[in-house]
Amino acid sequence: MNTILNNLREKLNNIFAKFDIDESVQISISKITDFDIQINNLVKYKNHKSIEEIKNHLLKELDKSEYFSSVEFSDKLFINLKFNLINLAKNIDNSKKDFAVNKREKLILDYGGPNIGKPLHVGHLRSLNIGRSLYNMNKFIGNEVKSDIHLGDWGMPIAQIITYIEKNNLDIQTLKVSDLESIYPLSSKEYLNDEKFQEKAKEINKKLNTDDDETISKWKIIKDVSLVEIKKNLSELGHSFDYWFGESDVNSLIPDMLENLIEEDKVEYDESALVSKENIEPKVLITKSDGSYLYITTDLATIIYREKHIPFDKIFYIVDSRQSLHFRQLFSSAKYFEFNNLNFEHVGFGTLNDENGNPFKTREGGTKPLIELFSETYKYIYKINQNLEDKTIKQLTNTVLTYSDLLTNRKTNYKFDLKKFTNISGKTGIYIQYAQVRAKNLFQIANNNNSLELSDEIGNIESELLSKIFLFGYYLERSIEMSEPHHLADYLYELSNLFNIFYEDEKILNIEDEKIKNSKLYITKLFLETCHNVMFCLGVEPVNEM
RNA sequence: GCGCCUGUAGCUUAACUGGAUAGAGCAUCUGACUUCGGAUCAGAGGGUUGGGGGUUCGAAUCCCUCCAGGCGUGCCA
Repeated sequence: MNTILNNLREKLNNIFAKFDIDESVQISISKITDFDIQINNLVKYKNHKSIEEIKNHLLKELDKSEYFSSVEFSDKLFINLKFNLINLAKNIDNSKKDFAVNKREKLILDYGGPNIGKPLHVGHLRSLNIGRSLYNMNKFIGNEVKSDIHLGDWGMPIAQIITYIEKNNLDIQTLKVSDLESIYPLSSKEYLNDEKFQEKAKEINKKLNTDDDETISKWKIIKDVSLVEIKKNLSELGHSFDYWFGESDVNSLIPDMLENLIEEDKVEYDESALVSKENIEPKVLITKSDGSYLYITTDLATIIYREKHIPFDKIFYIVDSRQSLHFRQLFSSAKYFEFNNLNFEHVGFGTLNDENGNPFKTREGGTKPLIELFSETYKYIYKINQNLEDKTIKQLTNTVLTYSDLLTNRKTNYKFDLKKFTNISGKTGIYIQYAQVRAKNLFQIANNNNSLELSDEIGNIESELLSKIFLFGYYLERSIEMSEPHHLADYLYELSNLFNIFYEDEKILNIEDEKIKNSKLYITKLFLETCHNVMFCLGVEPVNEM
């Protein structure tokens, strides 16, 4: 489809250019029921002196295309196009080859970002889901993608934990994750309330930064213990990463980086903190007044690290929108400091709130661990169907946790709603799984995989379903271009819905006319393949039973 | 104070970035040969797109203003 859309755009753009119309063709979904796609550019050129000639050129070009069976110019000059489904079916099966990019790009996706010592909590869900989806979509079209989890494994929080352990004489050798998880909130609380504790923690933070052996070995134990748990949870949730780099990995680059910046006169001291000399408001603080590092210090070093070790064309940061100022400063500073590669995008998403729109907190005051949400959803599904394999229930659980999350535009504020995540009727992960299970079963029973062909006579619901199937590329393109998986998520519902209607319309296996039956099975097959590709792009695994 | 963002049906939301009659799901009500798997399908009601003004062929979308809310803002990440 992308090849088709791109082809169409290219040809029509040439015609536009011939008549000095300086804009590119915009293709969108048709709002007229009898048509599939529409082009709106011409509407504003109604009074163009050569409008008739432009129309003729366009019409001639569109008539030539084997992928459209009819073309219509409305009064207002909307151009409506109807698919030639037979010809499309001959050439398109919605597999990777139909969407492969001409030039592969090297992309880094920075998402997840768990902190050592803390369990994954519901606030990590969006970053993980969106990140994985962007990863898979780009993989699907052939880009070279690498994911980096970007661990929060350095700095003050870790120093606080070590301080707490030392102060209370805890045995670090026998430290368990559960201990760590209870220490974390206690230590940060003491840091805020106890001046002595604070001083000690700062001292330890300094020891970390100067590679003090004893402190480093403590840090290692904490990191190892915590990482085992994080990896276990992530794998349960169906996430994997190419790189597990953290803030600690870039720490050693910072002194040189700062030295260079000072030498190049890009930064200056202000109240003994390093501040960028870039002329923007607010000023960008690069280090604290005691010389220790900030969020942006490590993030800048991370860019340097990645340029060295993971060459990239672009980095995506999939992080909460509240941090947009940080990323604006980061990107702008990287440019001002003349780092080489300057292609960055902050893929932000709404703030995590509870059902009432207040900042999310559990009764105990913390955030809900992600794995708790997983097991609650698991139990809920198990109750409905106890005959399913454990593997299937887990797949369904992850489908629910992924699909309901991706369905909403990432920019809107994020209401964490348990009902929404466990809901199994309507536009949900359960619904889309059910549709493809039905299709799969149909095939098993039909037991006829060969010689399937689309018949010349296509009924209404069949052509509606086919049109939708051939629009996959359109939604894929949109989702990738805007880093917004919700277009594909919604498309998957529409696709599944049309399939269910098609399925209920007539019992396919009872059809006596082999030609028609095969044609319907052909459509089913096309649906199934498309559906699975969309699911891959969203990070959802199709189940085999329900 | 300054900056950024949001406001669409009772609820959750979509709208191809300025295009045709604002489209869905939930909830509510009504209905479907007891099935190639009913976790489905068909139908109904529900909208002054927060209010007001402007820009133009055309506005949920752009501009102004007011209202309501959220977030961020030099030593957390």
